[in-house]
Amino acid sequence: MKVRTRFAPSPTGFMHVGNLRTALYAWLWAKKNDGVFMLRIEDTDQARFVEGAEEMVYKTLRTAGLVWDEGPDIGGDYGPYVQSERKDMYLPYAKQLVEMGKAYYCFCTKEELEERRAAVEAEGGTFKYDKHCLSLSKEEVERRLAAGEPYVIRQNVPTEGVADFDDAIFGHISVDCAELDDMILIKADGMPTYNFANVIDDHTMGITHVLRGMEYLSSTPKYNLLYDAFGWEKPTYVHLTTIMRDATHKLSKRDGDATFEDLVNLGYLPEAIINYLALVGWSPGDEREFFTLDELKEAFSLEGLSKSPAIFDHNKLRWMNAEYIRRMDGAAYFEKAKPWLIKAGVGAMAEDPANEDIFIRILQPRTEIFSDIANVVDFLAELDEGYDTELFTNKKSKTNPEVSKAVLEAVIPLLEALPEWNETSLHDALIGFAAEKGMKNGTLLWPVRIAMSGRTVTPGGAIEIAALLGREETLRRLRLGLEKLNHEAGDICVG
RNA sequence: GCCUGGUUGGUCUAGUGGCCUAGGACGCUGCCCUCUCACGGCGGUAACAGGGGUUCGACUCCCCUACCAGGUACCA
Repeated sequence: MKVRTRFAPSPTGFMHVGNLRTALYAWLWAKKNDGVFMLRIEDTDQARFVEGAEEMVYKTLRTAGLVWDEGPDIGGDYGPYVQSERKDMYLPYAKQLVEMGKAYYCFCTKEELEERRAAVEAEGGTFKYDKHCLSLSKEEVERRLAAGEPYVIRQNVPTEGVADFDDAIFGHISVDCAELDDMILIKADGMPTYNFANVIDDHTMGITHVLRGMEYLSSTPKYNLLYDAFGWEKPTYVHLTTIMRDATHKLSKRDGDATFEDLVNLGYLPEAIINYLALVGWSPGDEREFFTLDELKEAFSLEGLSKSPAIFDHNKLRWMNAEYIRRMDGAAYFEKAKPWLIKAGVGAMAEDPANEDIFIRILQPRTEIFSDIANVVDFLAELDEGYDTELFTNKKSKTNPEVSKAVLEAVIPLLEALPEWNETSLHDALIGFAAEKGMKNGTLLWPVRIAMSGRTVTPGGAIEIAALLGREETLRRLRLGLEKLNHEAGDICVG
């Protein structure tokens, strides 16, 4: 039988990474088996409908590369793919269950139930619907229905015996029917509950493997009572563990955890996010860690899925993203980096073709996520002239304000006289000068770099920075540095 | 509370009774490279939740305890 999986989000907000991972695994399993990956929107709770949420699902799945074969936007043989549009399909099935005695009409109001629930819980008990309406006579039910009284349809769970099923990850799960509540199948507004719609949809849409969150594990035995009642074949269940923020809280948008979109906006590469996510709760069984979607498709297996929840490690994601960036082709990296360079105020510099190679060399190994770029190159756009001359002192380079002053005094005319301004000429002049004077390269280059950047840590060295800044700006900054040093020396004399 | 699961270093994990004096990766860290910071190279650090069994032998099987999560909605 052809494998068919589905991703069935409810359009209630953003796509957090846990959801995305569920979609990824469902996609992988379908694709690995040359099957069909289907998208279904579960909007049975109209009170929670969020405008635009459906679009967000599409957008996320697309940028993640998880293309669906059937869905609301593209259709398919099992449509419609939006639950609210399938509304009329559910009631007949529910009625069928009523006829079989596996379900019944219930006229208890929400308010009544809440009252009873509160009363039981106040005494420390667990409320369970008492099958009150199950004892209603057929005639009374007919009469109240005819009178237009609001009703729900509840599942009639046996009071004895066990309900069970086999999960691909957790094995055999069984629970006493006595523990189970008569869940509502059809709500008073005529919509099915998630529980019921799922059973009907998964069956009528030919789903063979249900991959979904752990939160459904303990209620799945109850669903299977329904499958049994209809005589339907059950799908293979694969309950996925939750992705946690820390040991006790799961990842959630509400608590400020990053969504997929947030991560992309921060400069994470979708491929890196997907790669990382695949490894949160799944292991290929060997020691590989880098996978393209195609490679994941090959390697994916249900056996590699973990039984315990996993904490989302931003650190490792960051590392993996950096690793992806370093492996990029230089030109591709530059294309990606450009918008961030423009944002950082060095757009003009980045436009100069002569600078592309320099930017790639100094930035690519230093970029972990693209949003890092701004803070790394901002000094190129504008020098913070108030920097402390203490920066000129560096023990390892054997520099201090005095040495630096001498260096700048010598370097300024040297560079003024340079016939050409590029990395090669700068390198030859500067390194040549140091060699000629018998100085350590560091002793010469340290003060130059400090004067050009006003900071001790910079991407690249003095030569690359000078090349980027250009002759005029480089000399302006060097003169300013010298001035600061002179000023300080003066102060010391006077004082 | 009750029910259902889970528990290998700080984190993600490998491990399905002897291959484990527990492997890999992130992190942290030492050294090297070096005009700074990165990158890169070579090292280091750190774990089987606790207690009982079963067995010649338990990380692996069983039981109990602890802790964590999920469920216990006319939410999904």
